[in-house]
Parts: sequence; structure tokens; C-alpha cells
Amino acid sequence: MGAEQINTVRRFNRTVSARVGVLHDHFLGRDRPVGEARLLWEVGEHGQTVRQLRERLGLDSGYISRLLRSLESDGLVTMEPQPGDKRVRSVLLTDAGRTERAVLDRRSDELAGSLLAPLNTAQRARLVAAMAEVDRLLTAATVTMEAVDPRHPDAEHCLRSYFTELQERFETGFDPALSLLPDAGELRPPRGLFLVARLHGEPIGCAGLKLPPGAPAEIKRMWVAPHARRLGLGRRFLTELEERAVGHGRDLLRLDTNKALAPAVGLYRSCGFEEVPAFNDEPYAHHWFEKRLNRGGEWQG
Amino acid sequence: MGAEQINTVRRFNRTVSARVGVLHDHFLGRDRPVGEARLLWEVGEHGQTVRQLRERLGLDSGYISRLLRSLESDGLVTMEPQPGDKRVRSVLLTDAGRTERAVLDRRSDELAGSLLAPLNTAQRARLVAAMAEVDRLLTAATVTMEAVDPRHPDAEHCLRSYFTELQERFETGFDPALSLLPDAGELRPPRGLFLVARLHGEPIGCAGLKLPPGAPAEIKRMWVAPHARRLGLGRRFLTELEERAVGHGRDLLRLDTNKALAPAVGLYRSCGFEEVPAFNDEPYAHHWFEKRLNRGGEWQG
DNA sequence: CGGTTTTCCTGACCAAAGTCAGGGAAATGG
DNA sequence: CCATTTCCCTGACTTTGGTCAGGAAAACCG
Repeated sequence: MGAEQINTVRRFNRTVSARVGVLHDHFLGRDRPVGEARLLWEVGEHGQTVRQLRERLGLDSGYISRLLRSLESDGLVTMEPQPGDKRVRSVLLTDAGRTERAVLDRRSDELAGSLLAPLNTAQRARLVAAMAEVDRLLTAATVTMEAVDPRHPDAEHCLRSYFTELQERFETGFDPALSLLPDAGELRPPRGLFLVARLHGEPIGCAGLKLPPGAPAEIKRMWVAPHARRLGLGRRFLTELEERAVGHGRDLLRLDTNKALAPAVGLYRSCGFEEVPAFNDEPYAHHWFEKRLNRGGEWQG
Repeated sequence: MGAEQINTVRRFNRTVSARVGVLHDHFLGRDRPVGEARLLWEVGEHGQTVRQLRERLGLDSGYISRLLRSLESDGLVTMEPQPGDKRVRSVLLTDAGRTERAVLDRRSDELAGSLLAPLNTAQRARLVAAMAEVDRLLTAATVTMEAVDPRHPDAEHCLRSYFTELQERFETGFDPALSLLPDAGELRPPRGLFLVARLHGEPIGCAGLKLPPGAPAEIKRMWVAPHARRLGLGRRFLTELEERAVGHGRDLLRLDTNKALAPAVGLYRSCGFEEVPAFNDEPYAHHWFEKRLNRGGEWQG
């Protein structure tokens, strides 16, 4: 990335910290400490466990406990042990808490309005569009990818969602028993690997890589959660898997896919995969692709 | 502004506070309090007066004095009375201070880099472009406009810059003595008014309005500093002056201008001004415009 | 020249934010 | 069923950020 880009980002950071960051906190915490206000906000309509709050806000457990006690004594939240595990405590908003949260909500609207107010219609439209773009791309940049065991709860969550989606999208439905499904062992070192993408700790996508000895590497079970699409995650999965395949000394990467997954087919093509004749008997596949990896992983960014 | 716009801005505020704001402070203040780090940064290469620092950071005078003393005892800054006015104290970075500031600088680069790193080339380019747009428009939204006395130092600063610019741009040069210059009294209530635009307290533009009894209102001496152009300030001045003219019961607004000021001529046209025959003997004018204000001030956002 | 204003500094004070060590109850794992 | 771990709470503590009232020195103004 160029120095010019870095400078633009720095100017942005500066302007936005000053204009949005500071105001945000002052608006939010007008009649109660910012910490409490943020916490109240994070509890949300449906309640949260203490652990979830701690992770999301990145605060010390003792500190958060004290903040919660303060909110509780103000009658804004109630706390009760979870049925399943009585060590874990759930935090719920009371009616008063909900009211207070609505106030924060309104302030947040006010702040947003105050940013737009001095601008004319055309400028507003442009600012809002640019903000949406920044939001989308920063969110994309926040997504982490990590290799995990295919039995990991996050991995299993993604796989279940993946199969459910296939059932809905394939004309013929989808029966895992008929498909050439790799078992977990094939997607776990040393015979393969399995990536999970997460946003704020929540799993939002997965992709597996088979590394069979003496045969080309093969991508399996790539999936991105519907609400996380259009963030370039598919591309990022492919790049990451290519790099890892190269790292394992492979020079050819394969995959098969179903015609119902049109966006995926387009993605493969645009990432340099070429359609080839069937290289397996997967009954649900209509397209087979492969890509040479000689100097792979550098085709884009 | 629509609910959809507000929501986009709110999502933006949230994402950006979390990603940029928090990181910004933590990166900056890794080994010294954020307050001190920000202050050290603001002192900058060329030094600042205490007053300038106070205004820019918006901090209490006692607080800033203590922060400075702490930086001084760490050997990062020196303070000395200004030659001209010994009450005012100038803050200067020592070599150690410069080194420390360079560290902050590098961290700021790192933060910027870490935001871009997970993205591919195309995404980076789009993010940087969108950030530049947000920066530009938020800066525009930060500009304040205030009516001041034409003798106010900020007003005089703008007027001097304005005349200097006219001298450079007019083919014939510009001699104030030959021009139909309103005296200060004509641009001060009750006979008129004078607006100054400021960004972070610095004057960056001006515009005067004559409200002669029994004659149409007239715009005079509109100027925007070169570094603040393309922010829509010209439009904003016109809108503001139109509103104020309407507020004073006027229904016609006039102005004259020189052909060397092409962008201004374009602006007047696009804001609904129509060219009319000369209505005065201004020797430096080539174009005369007017605009009906029946329901003025609502033509745009 | 004498009163007023400006500029910065000082000391006293405070709340918010955060850290750390430990402890009790519940769950887990051999 | 016992040792270990997990989860949270508690109390004691520190740092940071910030306010306020006043005060000394310099500059300004009539």
C-alpha cells in the first residue's frame, strides 16, 4: 500500500476521531458514565450473558461486574443465573432500562443528524454513500480467518448452515449421504485444514482444503453467511487457501460446484480458475474447476 | 434527511468508533496517557502557544498546564515566554520530544496499515477513496459561519486575503481606491452584515451583505481560502445570505463579479442567479446577477 | 499612573476508568 | 467423588481525566 493511501487513512482517522468519536461518547454519556451507557447499550433487547458483554467490550471482569451492579441498583437491568449453567449469569433490561436505552438510541440519531445538518442535499447523499462504503469495507477488514478443527463448535455451526442452504438451493434438494463428503479427518492436519471466518467472534463462513498425498489440493465446503456476503470473503478464502496449498508444496488446486451456486461459479472464474472436465463422480456437481499455482497467491493484493 | 440516511450514519459511527476510535487511542497512548500523547502531537514541529493548544484540544487551562509540566519534567518539551508578550508561553519540542513524536507518527502509520492490511488491492483503493470523501465532507460539516463585525481581526484577515487574491487574478490588477467598496458601516447592522466561516477556529472565508433601505440586498466580498475550496462553502454562504435577506424582508438579491472569477460565476448561475444588465458602475465588474427570493432559502437542502 | 483584563499557573478536589489478587459456587473430568 | 477449572463477584488500590477558585505577572486602556 502506498504512502498516499496511508496518509489518506490517517487524515480520515484524525477527522473522524475528533468529529465522531468524541461526540459519540459525550452524546452517549450525558447523564451517566460512558462505561455504563455503553454497557446498557450492549445488553440490548434480548439480554446477554456477562461473558458476552466482557468479550464484546473488552473489559476486566471485576470492572464489568461493578458496572452491572450499578445499573442493577438503578433498576435498569436484572441479573439471573442461566438455567443450564448456574455459574453463568444473564443480564436483562428492565422496562426502565429499555426506556433509558431508547434515550441513548435517540441521542445516537441526534448525533447522526448533527453530522449531516450543515450539509446540503447533494452533499448529504454523497457523505452517506461514502460512509456506507467505509462501513462495509472496515467490517470486511475486521473479519478474521483461522484454521480450526472441523469438530470445533464454530466449524460445525457453519457446516450445518451450509448443508441447510444447499438443501434449499439445489433443485433436487441435498442429501449428505449421496455426496462425496470428506470426513473430518480429511480436513484436519496433516491431511487437510479447515478455515473459519469470524466477525466480532461470531462464525460467519468456512472453507475446507483437502491435501491428499500425491493428488491435487481440493477446496471443499466453502460457505459465507448471507448477512456477510458482498464483503469479498469468498475471494479472501480462495487467496488464503491458495497460499496454504502452495505452502504445502502443491501446484494445482481443484474444486467442484453446483450450477445453483451461480455467484460462486462467477467468483471461481474471476479468481483465475478454469473449467475442466469432471475429475470425480460427485453427483451434485455440474462444474469442475482447477487453477495452476506456480506463482499463485499473487494474482491480487 | 431520511431515516435510512440516519441509520447509515449510525452504523458508520458505531463501526468507526470501535475500529478506529478505540484503536487510535490505544495505539497512541501505549506508554503514556492519551492526554499527554495528544498534547505532544499537537505541539508539533514548530511549537505552539499554550493558548493555541488549549483551544485546539478544548481542555481546561489548569489541566493543560499540568500536562505540559509533566511533559517538561520528562524532558520532551521546553517552555519559554514569547518575546512580544511575556504572559504568553510558547511550547517547543526538545530532541527527545521530537523522537517521541516520531514514534507516535509511526504508530499512526501502523494503525492505518492495519486497517488496510486484510483487504485486497481493489478493496483498498475503494476504502481509501471513500475515506477521503468522508473526510472532505465531515470537514465541510465542521465549518461554522458566524456574523461578526467587519473590523474583527478574522474578518480583516479574510478581507486582506481577498484583496490580495483579486490583485493577482484580475488582468488589470485591483486597486481598492477605484472600486465601489462598501465601508464597514454598510456591512454591519443595521445596514448590513458580515459572515466569517471558520474551521477549527481559523477564519477560512467571508461574505458580506448590504441591506440598503429601499433598495435590493446585495452580496459583497465573498471569498473562500484556497485550501478550503471544493467544500461547498460558496453555496453555503449564498444560502445563508439568502435566508438572512429574506429574514430582513427582502425579495431580491443582487451581486456583481469579475470575469476572472469563473468558478464564482458558475456558482451563481447554478444557485439560481440570473444575469442582468449592469445595475451599478463598478469598474471591476463584468457580470451582474440577481435572484428573486419569494420563497427563497428552500431551493436546496 | 491605576484599574482592568489577559494569560498562565497552582492547589484542592472529584469521578470515572481500570487493575489485581483472591474467593465462593457451580461445573467438569478423570 | 475429589481435584481442577470456570465463572462471577468483592474489596482494595492506582491512574487518568477533568473541574474550580484563586492568584501572580504582564499587558492594556483611559
